[in-house]
Amino acid sequence: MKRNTWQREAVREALSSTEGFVSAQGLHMTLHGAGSPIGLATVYRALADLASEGDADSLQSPDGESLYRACTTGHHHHLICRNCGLTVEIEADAVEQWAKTAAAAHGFTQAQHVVDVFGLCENCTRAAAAAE
Amino acid sequence: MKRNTWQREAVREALSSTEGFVSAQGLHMTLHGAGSPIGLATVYRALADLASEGDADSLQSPDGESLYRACTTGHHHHLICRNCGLTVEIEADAVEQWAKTAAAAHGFTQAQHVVDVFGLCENCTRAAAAAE
DNA sequence: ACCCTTGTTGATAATGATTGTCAAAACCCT
DNA sequence: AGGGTTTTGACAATCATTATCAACAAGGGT
Ligand SMILES: [Zn+2]
Ligand SMILES: [Zn+2]
Ligand SMILES: [Zn+2]
Ligand SMILES: [Zn+2]
Repeated sequence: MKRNTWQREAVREALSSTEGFVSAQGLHMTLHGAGSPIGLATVYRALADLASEGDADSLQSPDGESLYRACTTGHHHHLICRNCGLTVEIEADAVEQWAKTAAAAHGFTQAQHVVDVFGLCENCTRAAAAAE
Repeated sequence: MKRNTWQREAVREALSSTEGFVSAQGLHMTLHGAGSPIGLATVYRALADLASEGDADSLQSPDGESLYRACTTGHHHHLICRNCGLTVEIEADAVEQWAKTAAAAHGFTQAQHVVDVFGLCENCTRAAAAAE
């Protein structure tokens, strides 16, 4: 049976009140900064649980860290600013269908997909142009 | 100036003669098995170079390892068996268009995308079912 | 062919994220 | 409240990757 602890709630709330993706380490630091004595291993476990229950979205940063984000609802993908971390959720029914059929067409089962777009958001694009 | 060493060639060839994606560690083991005394750090460096020169394709496995593959030509995506590493290249014009328009619609520039499908290939699916 | 400058190698240590351990603490049902 | 069971958290262990740095070798000039 799955029990309710203040730790899990703390992680869930810290995650929801975070804009964009965070690493487990990052969330742990945030929580500590707010005075919580929660342990690092617990943050890892809570995030893994949230992700496997579909309450959190996870992806791997380009340098191999696992990043998490509170999942609003349903399955979706992300448009991420590689400079400031701003994240926009994007729907992609077409992509879902494509992934499913592409996997099936080659006999693959238990298909999961990684679909994310990285770029520079409007602000960062302007900033980059100005710094030119 | 960039020099030519047998090590770099060895990595390039080992990579080309590999079906699917390999990790640096995996390639190093392969080379050792073939009698090469090449060092692990060198394999990492060579793969990173190949990737940055566009001669190799790199992606991150779901558990955070960096995987490499000899890059054939052109832009494409992959259907990867998470058990045996078998890789199938898949084209996806629809996805390319979607990625482009989704980024533009939110003011993002310099968009790149990560689109990969992981699953169990036909053989591994059968094997998994048999082991049940 | 020889030398010299400089990029490259590789054994090993260091890093850093993530996971395993396990006794103590917390939960929850009765 | 009591007790079986789950969860926690400090700490050790793992594991991929990167940094070190002295020894080495490629290749341009002589
Ligand atoms: Zn931005
Ligand atoms: Zn999807
Ligand atoms: Zn397979
Ligand atoms: Zn593409």
